[in-house]
Amino acid sequence: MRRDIFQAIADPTRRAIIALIAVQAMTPNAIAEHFDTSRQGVSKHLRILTECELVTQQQEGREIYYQLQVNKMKEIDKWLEQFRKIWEKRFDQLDTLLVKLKNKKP
Amino acid sequence: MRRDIFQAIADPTRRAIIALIAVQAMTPNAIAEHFDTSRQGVSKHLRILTECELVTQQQEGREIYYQLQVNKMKEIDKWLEQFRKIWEKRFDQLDTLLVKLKNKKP
DNA sequence: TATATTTGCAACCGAATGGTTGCTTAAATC
DNA sequence: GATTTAAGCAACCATTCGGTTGCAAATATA
Repeated sequence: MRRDIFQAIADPTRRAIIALIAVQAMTPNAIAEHFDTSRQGVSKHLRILTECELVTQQQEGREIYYQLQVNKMKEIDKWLEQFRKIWEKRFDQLDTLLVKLKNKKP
Repeated sequence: MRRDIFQAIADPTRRAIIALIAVQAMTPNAIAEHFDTSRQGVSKHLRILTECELVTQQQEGREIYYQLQVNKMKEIDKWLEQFRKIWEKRFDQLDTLLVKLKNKKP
């Protein structure tokens, strides 16, 4: 049972859940209302998100509010960093080329 | 057969392949040498990466070089954008709080 | 031309995934 | 105290996934 953040965001429903509770913490029932799947289906997704610490629970009476740990998302950002350097370099090279072409004009 | 970039980066081997060919285009054989899996295993991953346009092929004789389309990675960056706003806001709020606490000192 | 090399494709297999239904537990309400 | 509501847990099921082996096609080399 692999359980990392990249596997967590692989599923489109899970991404939608993440976006939903990013705004404000919600209960499983409230979340399920936004989707076609059953409450249990949503609960399964929430368990996966909880296991990789993307989401935390907060009990309030018999309701459990699920909250996004937005800081965890930075892990993706961190992984992207290596490629960001590359795509910016590529862009710079293109930019340099364009400048060169411009300067050649009489 | 879902095939989007988020599913593509879900697998750790695929992430490693992406990082590998980000530096320079490589053939399946050359890539496979870096991993425990067979060449066919790597080829399967490359097919998935190609299907979601993260990678393009370039034939050179009987060899096929696989190249990362680093621009495609921006899609992840774009998705992250919405959360980046949130985590920066949260940080600002924390920052404001800290400043307030500091100013309360006599 | 015969042989070796590089690759893709198809079939197969065990494990994981996403979803369902049914049940239990615990809190709120009557 | 009985009933309703919110939620977790377990079992099940079809599909997908990651990996393998075997084979065919195409290019390079002897």
